[in-house]
Amino acid sequence: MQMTPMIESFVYHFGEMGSRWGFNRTVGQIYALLVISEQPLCANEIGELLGISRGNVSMGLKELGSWQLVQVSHKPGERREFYHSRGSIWDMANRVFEERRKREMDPTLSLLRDIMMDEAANPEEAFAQKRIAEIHDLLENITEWTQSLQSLSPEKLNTLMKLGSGVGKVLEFTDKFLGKKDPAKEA
Amino acid sequence: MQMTPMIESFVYHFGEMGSRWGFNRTVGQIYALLVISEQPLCANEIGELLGISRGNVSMGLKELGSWQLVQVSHKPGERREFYHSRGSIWDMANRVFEERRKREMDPTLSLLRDIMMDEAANPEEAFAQKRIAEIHDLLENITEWTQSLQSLSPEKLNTLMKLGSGVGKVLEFTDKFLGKKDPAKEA
DNA sequence: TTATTGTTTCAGAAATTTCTGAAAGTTCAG
DNA sequence: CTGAACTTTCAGAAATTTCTGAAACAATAA
Repeated sequence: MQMTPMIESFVYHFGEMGSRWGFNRTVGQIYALLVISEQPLCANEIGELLGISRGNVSMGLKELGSWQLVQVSHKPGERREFYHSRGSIWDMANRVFEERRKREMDPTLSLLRDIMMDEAANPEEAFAQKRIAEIHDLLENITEWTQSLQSLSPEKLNTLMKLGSGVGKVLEFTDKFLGKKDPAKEA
Repeated sequence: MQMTPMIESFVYHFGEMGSRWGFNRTVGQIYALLVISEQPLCANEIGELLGISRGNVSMGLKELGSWQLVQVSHKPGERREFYHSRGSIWDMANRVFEERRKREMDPTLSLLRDIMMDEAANPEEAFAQKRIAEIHDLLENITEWTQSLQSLSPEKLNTLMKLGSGVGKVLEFTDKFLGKKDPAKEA
């Protein structure tokens, strides 16, 4: 593996975006490298290519491991470990969504639920609770929905995405055929 | 407005989640406060309730303004400005999605497009370009799709969300009736 | 105009996050 | 067991982000 200007710009960009995607610069760079490298890379090589310390590489790989985004492999007769990005592009996207849901939604949902259980001590709290319940319901809907989308096959998801806002048409169409089983009025 | 334990826990939680949602602690706290307060609050009151400096409040409100998440109002005969969260829960969610798309997706899409235009200088770059093209296409699909979802009415979106993975059934169903007009093959 | 009441800006302080590198840990061949 | 090759950990250093508070700015009333 060699750092060419093209590869550098990709890797560094992922480093910079990293923080927006929920991991730090190094983690982003390491991942970018593993994704575009045809061959698996060893920790040492990663450190050299990126100009970062060995310890930092180790921590970055650990983090990527917790996201289940890397695969470790071995070459026959070699002791060191080689790392590679794991799964298809769809798998990656799924992992990232899932991980972010865990970090960004779940803790909030759980807190909001707790607050909803409390008794409101005064009118201000009562108002707050109403707002909190609205937020909770919305987040819960989004969470459940994205989860169920993730269980669809990539092909179905693709169909759905290609529909775009045309999905509105499909819904009307569905409503007509299902008649009283209007899904919007259930739940 | 008074800080009760319930309100505190909500506000502080939003502060902590802030960084995961793309803004800093103070911004998260301020927003939480504005959302659950029935009355609009002035900058001073916000600072006092949260125990943060006046300057910090001003910067936080500016940031929220750039996200179009606050509304400024005035009381008759008062010179100072009162702030309030803006729009419905759906509007908020939309704003947050949109803002994040701008920050997290658009710059990456643009970089990937540029790289795809370049000539690959060697087989390594050729492989990298293939991966980059895959990523680009996926991100572009997701971006376009979420954009088109945002243009649906809250009611339609709700219907869609309630369908959950049942959307798979609807797609099959649609395919059958539309026959050759397979939506997956259009676009 | 000046005084008053408010908001914004921004340099430096404080807090937080990330990174380094040396030491400790692990694994395995001999 | 010992030593070589590799990985992980973690205390403190470096970099980055956030926050403060004083000064500058704005709007209005008198």
